[in-house]
Amino acid sequence: MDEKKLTPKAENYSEWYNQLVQRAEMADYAPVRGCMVVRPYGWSLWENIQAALDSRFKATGHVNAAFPLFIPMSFLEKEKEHVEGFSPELAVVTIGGGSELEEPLIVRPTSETIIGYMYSKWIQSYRDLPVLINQWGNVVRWEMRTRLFLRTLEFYWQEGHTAHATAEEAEAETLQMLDIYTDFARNEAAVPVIPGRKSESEKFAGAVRSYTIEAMMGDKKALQAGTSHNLGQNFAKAFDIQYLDETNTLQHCWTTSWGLSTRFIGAIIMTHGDDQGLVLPPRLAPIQVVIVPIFRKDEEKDLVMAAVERVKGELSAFRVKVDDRMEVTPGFKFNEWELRGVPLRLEIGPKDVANNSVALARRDIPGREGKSFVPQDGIADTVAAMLTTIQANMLEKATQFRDANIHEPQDYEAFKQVIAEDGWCYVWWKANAENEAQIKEDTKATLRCIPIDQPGGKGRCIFSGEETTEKAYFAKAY
RNA sequence: CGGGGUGUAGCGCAGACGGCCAGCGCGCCGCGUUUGGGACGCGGAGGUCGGCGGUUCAAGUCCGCCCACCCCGACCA
Repeated sequence: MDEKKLTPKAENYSEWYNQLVQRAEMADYAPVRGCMVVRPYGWSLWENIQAALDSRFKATGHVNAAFPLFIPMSFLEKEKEHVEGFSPELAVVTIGGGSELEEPLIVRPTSETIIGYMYSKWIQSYRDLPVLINQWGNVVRWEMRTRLFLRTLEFYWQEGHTAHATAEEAEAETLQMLDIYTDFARNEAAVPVIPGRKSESEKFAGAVRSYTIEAMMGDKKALQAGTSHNLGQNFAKAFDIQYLDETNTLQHCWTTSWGLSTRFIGAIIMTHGDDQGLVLPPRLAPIQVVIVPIFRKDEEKDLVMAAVERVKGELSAFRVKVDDRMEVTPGFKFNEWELRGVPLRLEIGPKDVANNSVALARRDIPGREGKSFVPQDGIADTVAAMLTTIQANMLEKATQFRDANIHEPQDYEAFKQVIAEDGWCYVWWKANAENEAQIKEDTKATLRCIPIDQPGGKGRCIFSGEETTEKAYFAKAY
């Protein structure tokens, strides 16, 4: 880690990722296998993600609450598919306060069960519906293989849990939340995700239907960046979540759940990062603008710092950091803030003081091309416009990269070739779990999603040749 | 859980056949000179060599067992 340069992406992508996460001080390995410490810089990014999502949740009528970390083992067992899906990865507490527990507690891997239990107590009438609750918290899943942010034993997320009177309402809620995730990913994180439906074999354990937003990382692997599930009446029946309708008939509720986790930080890193380091989207970046003062002598310092303070004052609408450390050179600071992905850097030196200018360097365009000199007058407007431009450019670049790597092979041989070269395949697909498994065995690619946006018309399934009306994306995934 | 790899200073590493005060680079601390793309000089601090046991006059070094972590596969947000 003492080498100045990161391992280039092209040389070893996962090495690049691991070094970057640690050197940018996003996260570090904890003393427990598979666990991470989210460092202040990484957590600050997460807080901005939280704020962007939370405001969208609130705007659509959701409220926050907190449910317990521990769940009675028996709760999980009430929903057959759910317990089968999660049993292998549970952390179980058998001793508390020094003595064996009568019933083991699991550390929540997700909270459908305990929230379902509570909903059955709270919901009695159609007048109580819908219930629209979200929780910000942490969960534990005992994974075999872990990566910082992408898959850790413990991770942070939000999980929304709603209960509705009708199937239609539940489906509408599920899709609404998928839309919110899609909007967040594109417009806040500049991550061009593809919203779609999961196949039967890829869906959440206990769901009727699962939806996902799929993103393409810099190595072209797919990442499930958020999910929204229509749980039908599965959990309502398992936990007796019932209400009396207008005609005094007892009905089971229809429930949903949806989540987005700190994995999304990994998505941001791997969507935008380059060989210099992180590239953070302006709307989420913990620091949007870093100001680096440059001077030699004391009299220069006074003049420069006065200009720096004045400019900083103008930029009060932004998240600004003045790097006034004396012990490192400006060149070192440039590299360091580029590693940390700050979208915009301002340099102010004696020449700028003389010219009433500042040097602007945008992170999304490395090197001299991304550098320009602008007047100090009107700097707030200049910065605002530049941040907007950077945000838009990042989405544009990521979208171009994604689209350039999505292919439409016409037969299975061509399909295999695309996957072998790590591309994504967008193909006609006739749902069939066995064929899907065969493709996975042949190519290691999985069905990422059946996109919401469908071209219409009919075609022949890439694998079976049967006529079908839907297209799907296949790719290797994280 | 299968395969591979690594544990020596905060980080990255070197330590042929066992041998005396365990080294190097980066980082860190002090002083001085520097500062528009990863500065330099001088002087410092910092080590149960992953753990336990064994062989030996003598063990980072040889042997055994254990532990941890990383990478690659099967499962997952």
